[in-house]
Amino acid sequence: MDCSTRIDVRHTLIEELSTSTHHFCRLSHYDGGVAYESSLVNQLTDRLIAGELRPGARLSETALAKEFDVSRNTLREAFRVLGEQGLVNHIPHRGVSVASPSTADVIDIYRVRRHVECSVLENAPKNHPHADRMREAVEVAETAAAAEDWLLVGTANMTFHNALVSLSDSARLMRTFENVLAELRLAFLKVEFLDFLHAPFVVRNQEVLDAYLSGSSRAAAEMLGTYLGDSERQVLGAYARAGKD
Amino acid sequence: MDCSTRIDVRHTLIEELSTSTHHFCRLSHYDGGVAYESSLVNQLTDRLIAGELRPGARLSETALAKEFDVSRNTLREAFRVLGEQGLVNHIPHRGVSVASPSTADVIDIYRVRRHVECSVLENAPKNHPHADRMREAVEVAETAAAAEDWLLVGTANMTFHNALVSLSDSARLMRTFENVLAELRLAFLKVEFLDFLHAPFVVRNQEVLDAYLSGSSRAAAEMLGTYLGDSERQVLGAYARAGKD
DNA sequence: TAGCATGGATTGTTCAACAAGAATAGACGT
DNA sequence: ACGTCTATTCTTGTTGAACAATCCATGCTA
Repeated sequence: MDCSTRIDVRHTLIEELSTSTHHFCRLSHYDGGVAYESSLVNQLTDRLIAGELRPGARLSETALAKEFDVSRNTLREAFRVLGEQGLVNHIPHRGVSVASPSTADVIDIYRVRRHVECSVLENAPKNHPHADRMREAVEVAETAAAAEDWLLVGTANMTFHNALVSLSDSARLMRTFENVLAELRLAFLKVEFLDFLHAPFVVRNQEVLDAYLSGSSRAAAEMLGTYLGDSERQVLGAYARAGKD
Repeated sequence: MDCSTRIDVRHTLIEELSTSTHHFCRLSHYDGGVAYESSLVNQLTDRLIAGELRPGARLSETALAKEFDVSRNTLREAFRVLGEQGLVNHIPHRGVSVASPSTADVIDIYRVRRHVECSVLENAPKNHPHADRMREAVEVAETAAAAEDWLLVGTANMTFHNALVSLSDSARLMRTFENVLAELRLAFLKVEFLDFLHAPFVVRNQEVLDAYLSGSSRAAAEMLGTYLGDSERQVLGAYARAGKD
């Protein structure tokens, strides 16, 4: 998963939903191919999601500034953005560290997922254009699972759920959801979670999608609810086995 | 509505929900009575919500830095936080301006409100402790309406909906919702909205609460849904009358 | 009038410096 | 040995100045 791919997963859908210039900066704000401050945020996000900066790791301002070849002040601005997104934890006079979601955080994250995803799916219009993206994601996941490319399965799974939330046609809901999913990714990294654990859920994505497409949104939302409950249990189980909290 | 009151409305509930130290900085991060960087964010937020910095107004770095007696760099850090919260719009090389929600933004905000509030209410446990806060908010709103204190009615209304979302027991959902409500406040300010327009909704808050307390969460959620639809129409109508978009 | 150049203003970014709080190590006493 | 206190050291918080990059408005030219 190279950089551009990840950015695509995380930012493509929301761009299309954005009608006003409101969060223009946050989106792909390139000017003649040169990215501004958001470039630094994206670089940091990439490394966070890739697991190069492990959850809980302290991020030294001087060290990171040197590494990314920016000044401390510029880096601090990026830290504020990441802090607001929940990817890093900032404690005054103690610096920032990579967010290390606790058990309570995981539970909280899944609460958000249940409320947002289920509500969006239940109230989604009958033939939303983005349903195609969901189907595509399912297909990609299936072929990837057949080829045992678990990394691709994981990203396809993320794409599926992002596409699902995009059925709401709400840029803000998408943004919130993306931040939450990014946090969840850190939770995965924390317990050495491997992407192949996404595999059992490929078929359930399929089932949820079919239920929605057949017009029974309510049933689809309920299936998704139990789906998320199972997923949550799996993560919490991994936490317990790893002795994390 | 003085500063401490507003902070109370915006941050008290979420503090209680926050079990981990994750977003500790964002919360009331005081140390011996001295607030750090978040103090500046709070000051700016206060002035934004109070309407002293009108929606759409450009925020000059040098001018604001002098006004708040901080350096440009420190101010820029605060800008990044506010930008991520949606209160401020940042366009590279053109500076920051107070968010000025468009019609599309208002629609988007109400989409979030419907998904979040309705889902939370429908799935709220039967006797959630925070239901008391909802009742208190309703009572405050009623007495304030009788006294024709429309400002207080408006804040009580915000308190009601914040308390409602807190039924989810999710700190992240609360944070998102607070940001969205703050943005909606800017939309109100944009069209010279006066808080007395909240008044007709006092009784409907009461009805929604009663439905929930009587155990019919589904009915309560549906009432809330139509409630929000009416509220949205009201705001959009004001936008149309004011010729805004 | 349309297009273009120029100058002024603002933002983006860096650097060096110092203040302030936190963490570490060592001295001290029990 | 253990805990406590202090002093040193490190990191972060914040500032001011400086310069580059970009935008904007003005006026010029065709």
